[in-house]
Parts: sequence; C-alpha cells; structure tokens
Amino acid sequence: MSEELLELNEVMKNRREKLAKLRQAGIEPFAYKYTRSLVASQITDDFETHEGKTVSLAGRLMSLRSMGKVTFCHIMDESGRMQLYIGKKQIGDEAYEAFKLFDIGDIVGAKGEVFKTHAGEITLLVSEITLLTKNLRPLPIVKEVERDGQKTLYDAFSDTEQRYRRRYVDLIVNQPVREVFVKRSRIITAMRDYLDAKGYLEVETPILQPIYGGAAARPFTTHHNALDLTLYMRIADELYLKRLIAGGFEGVYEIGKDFRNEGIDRTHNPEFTMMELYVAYEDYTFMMDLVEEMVCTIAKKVNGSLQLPYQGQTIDLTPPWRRLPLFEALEHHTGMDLYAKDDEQLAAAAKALHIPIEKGWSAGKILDEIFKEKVEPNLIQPTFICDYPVELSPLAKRHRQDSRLVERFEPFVVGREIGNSFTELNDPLDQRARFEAQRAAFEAGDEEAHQLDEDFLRALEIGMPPTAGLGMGIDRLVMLLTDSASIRDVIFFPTMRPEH
RNA sequence: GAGGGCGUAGCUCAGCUGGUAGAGCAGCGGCCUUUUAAGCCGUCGGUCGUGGGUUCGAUUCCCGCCGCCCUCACCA
Repeated sequence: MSEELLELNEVMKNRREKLAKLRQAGIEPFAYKYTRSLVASQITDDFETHEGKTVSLAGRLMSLRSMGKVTFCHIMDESGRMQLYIGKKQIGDEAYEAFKLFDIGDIVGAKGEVFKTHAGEITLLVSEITLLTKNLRPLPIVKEVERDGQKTLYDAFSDTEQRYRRRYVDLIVNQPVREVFVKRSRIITAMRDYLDAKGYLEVETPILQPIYGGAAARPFTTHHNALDLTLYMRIADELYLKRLIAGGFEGVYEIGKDFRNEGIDRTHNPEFTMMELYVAYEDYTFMMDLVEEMVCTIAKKVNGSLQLPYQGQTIDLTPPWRRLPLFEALEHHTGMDLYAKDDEQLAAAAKALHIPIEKGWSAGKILDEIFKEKVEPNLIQPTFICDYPVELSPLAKRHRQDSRLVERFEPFVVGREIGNSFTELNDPLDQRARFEAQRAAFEAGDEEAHQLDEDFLRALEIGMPPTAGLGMGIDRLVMLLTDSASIRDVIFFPTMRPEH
C-alpha cells in the first residue's frame, strides 16, 4: 500500500486525503444505497410539471464551478445531465465544508427544488447533497460548449488506445460512444423480436467443440483437463443448428460469439457476434426475402429510416435489393465471361486483370480473388450476390439448374459482406464427398479447410428436411446502422494486446 | 506477417536545424451568493513509452524492444 502510494500522482494522493477527511467528518464515501425519485431527462423533458417540486437525483459530478458561497455543478445519470445549484445558505455551513471535498468524478445524490436560473438553465436548487462514491482517479475533463446550435468539445478524450482499454472512461466522457452501444443492444433486440415473431426458436449450442466446423477458418484451441481432451472454440454454429433441424425443430436461431484465429483489422475481431438461422422446408430465395425484410425492420426500428449515412455515403435499404448471380457480377466488372473456366484459363484472366495470384491456386480461389478485387468494392448499395461455385461452399446444396454451382447468396453493403446464406446440403452422400474434398485440401496445405464431422453426417443420414440457412455478422450490421468505421467502435472491449 | 505513422503532465496538445521541458483544462491556496470552456491572482505537477548507442550534452539523431493507429496480407 505504501509503495503504491509513492506511485500515485498528486491528484490521486489528494483525493485519498479528502477521502480520509470525509471519513473523519463521519461521512461514508462509499454509500450503500440512495433512493432517487427521478432521472435527469424526466425533468428536462417536462420542466413545467416539475418546476417548484422537490426531487432527488443521483449521478456523477461532471463539472464544478465554485463562486464562493455558491457552487454550480452538473451531474450526469444514464438519461442525461442536470445542473445543481449548491448554496451554503441552502445546505448549511457544515455540509458546504464537506462538499468542498467533493471532486469531479464523484457520484452523488442530490435533493432539491427544480427551478430555472437567470441564464435559463433547468437546475436543482439543492437542499441536501450526499456523497455516494468517491472518485480516486481523475477523469479526463471534457468541456462542451454549444454556440449557435453547434457543439464544440474541448480536450475530448480521443486517444483510441486509451478509449478501448478504458472503455468505462470512454463511456463516461464520450456520449456518442454510449449511444452506439445502446443502439447495438436495440438492434439485437429488434432482430430477436423479428425472429421470435416468425415463430423461430432461440437456442444455444456448444461453444467448446471437439470438431470445429461450419466455416473456413482457423480455430482457437483449448483443453479440458478432466476429460484430457482438446477442444476448439467454435468458428460457427452451423453444424449443431442443422442437427437440431434434423431433430425436428423447424426454425431455430442462435445469437452468440464465434471465434476465429485470424488477424485483426477494421472489420475483424477474433471474437465476434453471429446470428445463425435455419428454417426447414425453405430455400435460399426465401432467405433473401427474409434478410431484406429483417434488416429493413431493424433499421426502421432503430434509425426510423431506410436511408442511412455511412462514412460519407448514403445507403438506401429500400427493397427489393439487387440480386446478381456471381458470374454476371464478374462479367459486368471485368468484361470477361469466367463461367466454367479451368484453373489455367482463370489464372490467365487474373493476369490480364493485373490481379496477383499464386501458383497452385484452385479455380474457386482465383475467382474469389478476382471477385474481391473487381466486384466487391463496387457493391455499395445492398446487393445479393448469388450462385457460387460448388468448391467454395462445401455445406451448400447444388444449384437445381447447374451442378457446378450451389444455391448460396451473400448480402453486400458498402463493399462489405454482412452475411452468408444457402439452401442447405441435406444429401449425406454428397456431403461426405464434399468433406472428403476438404480433407484433401487440408492435406494439401489449406489450414482453413473444413473438418470431416462424422456425427453431423449421421444426422444427415437420419434425415434433415430441405432447409434454408443464414449467418449474419451482427457487429458489421451494427457498424452499418451506427455509421461506425471500425468494428472496435461497436465492441465494448475489443481484443487488444495486454498493456505490459 | 510486411510497410508507414504515432507514443511529452490526469486530459488535449506545443517543443525549429541536439543545450536535461511549456500552454490550456483538471489539481492545490486565495477572492467571489445565478455560473456554464465562469473569471481574476498565486501555485504544484513530467525517470518526454522502454532499453541501448552517438555526443561534453538527447524529448530531439541512430538501433533494439513494447503498445496503438493506418495500409496490405489472412479472413466474416
């Protein structure tokens, strides 16, 4: 403790001294409870009703302006801010002396009468101020001034590293950050409401899995001691949810974290939130309609509009969204017909388009690369790209009109994939063959190839009805609907290296 | 993993071609009973991310390391 004190800066030492002084004066600096009658916005939203009434509020001290015998300050609760007028005359000499030991960052309870100052600000004329929690570590002091309706921030807490590492501070001093996370919560609620209203059942499936599957990705590996067993953090929910469809549920969804052992950037975090939905007796065209309707329902609920600004662009979610077969999209953006071409022909095409590829890449991989370079960046307005090559989609059912393709689509917005969907492969023999092909790819060095899941095949052999499946990246959807540039801005605690 | 940028007081930032650091806010001490980036006077506060090197002398130049951001690669 004494060693720790040596490291404290003066401000922090000072606060601890005040803490001791308060205790000496018989004031407990960490209260047990405070009963408040209202929150700040209830008063500011309806001043007439509350004017002259005595109310009690609780919140964090965000500013202090002492004029001697009178101090003005603002407290902030979850709903907003309220100015307090604290006068020696009103609260008494002894209480005013104690109040001088309060700091910005303290959490207080305030009881008083609602009035408006000469300057016109709704204020609490405090008769009783109670310390609820003493702040021992100074907060960044952000000052906000409004001139001609324009808000200017002074000394904003803006260091991204500090903001992500100390999100609790970020949330206190940066109001827009709080709003993003409130909206995130509302988006997920709206999605759940939509799916529940359709009669689908929300379920939970294992996060720790002995065989990881459902996507092409490298997993996190862990170990169960009692079973002496290697387990993987799931990279997708897919194979378990489809077992549930085989088990007789006709519509199931899960919202939860997936984990992929990959790099971190603006659109990727190692743990991220995914919604997966499976509906029996439907196919991917059904799922396209559903995605359109669901995203629009959510957008209307949380933003009140189908038009939304994203990083300087305007996105219009109004259905119907463009539906574009992959090879048409490729032809449109490259001027080349790339359908049914072999590895060599595609390699030549890539070369002609100045897209670097590596030796030994499969046709699917080259197509994927050309797509990413030439098509994806152009998919600004919502677009369904559909009908992918079969080798890229080992869990999707072959296209009913073209066995080289699968019935699959991915919704794109602002040049970014926000989901993935297909008519699910329910032919266990074809599924086994696809797994075998994946095993071959893995043995050839593709670390992200799917693993063969014998039990999943067993479920398909029992019989899974025709089924439509969907995965949606919740974080990316939240980014879109909150105009956030980085996935870190929509995840409370993004993955970071430890500080020391 | 590669390339680029950044890291100075609690917060936001200055610090030119090397001479051991400044401002505003916050803090502390005053004055002040309707202020609102309150004001005025005074004052405290920094192993300049970290470890080496060059130099009489390094926040400044060089190298290693740590962390963050951006771009690329990998991926959703």
